[in-house]
Amino acid sequence: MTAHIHNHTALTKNQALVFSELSKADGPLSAYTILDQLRDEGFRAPLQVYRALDKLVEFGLVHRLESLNAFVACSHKDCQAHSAAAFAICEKCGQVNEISDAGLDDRLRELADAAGFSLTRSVVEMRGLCSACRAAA
Amino acid sequence: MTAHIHNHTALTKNQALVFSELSKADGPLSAYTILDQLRDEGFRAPLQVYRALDKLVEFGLVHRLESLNAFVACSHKDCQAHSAAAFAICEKCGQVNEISDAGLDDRLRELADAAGFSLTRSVVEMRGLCSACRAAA
DNA sequence: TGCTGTCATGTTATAAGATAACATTGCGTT
DNA sequence: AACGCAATGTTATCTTATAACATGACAGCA
Repeated sequence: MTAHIHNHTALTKNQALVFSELSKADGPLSAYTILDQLRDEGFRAPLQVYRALDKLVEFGLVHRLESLNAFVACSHKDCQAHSAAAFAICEKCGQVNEISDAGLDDRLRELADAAGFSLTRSVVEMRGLCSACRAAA
Repeated sequence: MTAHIHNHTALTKNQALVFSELSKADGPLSAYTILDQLRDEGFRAPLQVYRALDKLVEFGLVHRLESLNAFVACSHKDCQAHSAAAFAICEKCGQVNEISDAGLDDRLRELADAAGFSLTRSVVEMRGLCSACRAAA
């Protein structure tokens, strides 16, 4: 079995700092929130955050939530060639649940194929109420 | 059969102008692009565009593409309770293909149900190359 | 007629998100 | 030492979106 290597190279200082903030957070963070939280560590400008985020996303360690303009740490503990992720975003508490589903991936690929579309990346974000907030309502 | 009414009330002047621009365009437009195109019609500020867009999206006449921060006219000609739309966005030519698929909707709803998530809206955007651009490559 | 509520509109300013352009530093290789 | 390269730092600017407040248009009604 072919290993899927995330940590091909170790993270740089800035990448590690940004990833650490995202890992600690219990929900998505905007680039500017991360920047503010890393002022003490010497961060001064947005680019320091965006550059780290670009790499982390490229490595698959972080996901960008397009409908929130925010970022979350990937919830997969270990290295794995996980399928394109879908996200359930609670509009009440902000919690995000990362979901991997082969059936969904298959359907998206079928739709793409049917349209002659060469699919490279899918954005799937569900909005609504998580089970906890729904129960509280 | 219950009628699904889009034009419950006619569009206001600004809404009609914004919708007209989006309908004429052959791809998604940003709010600021629309603003520039409507300067001649008297538009001066972003809010005039955003307010119109909010309503048009609410009416279902326009879709917002989250991964592009842009807007497209709904491709459905007539009134219909179309399912949540998915979009195939070509990264080469910028063309957007709106897709409605019950199978996809079902799968998303199943995933939501399985997680106890109360789904109100789905964002599905596929990125890649359209058939034309793929052929040209 | 004049009052009142409501919705659309107009205007200025500012917040929030993202990138361009360029300088500098650190480090391994030759 | 000299070079190349990737990461980092810094300033300025661009794009996207909204807050706050003022005005206008019009319908319903006393």
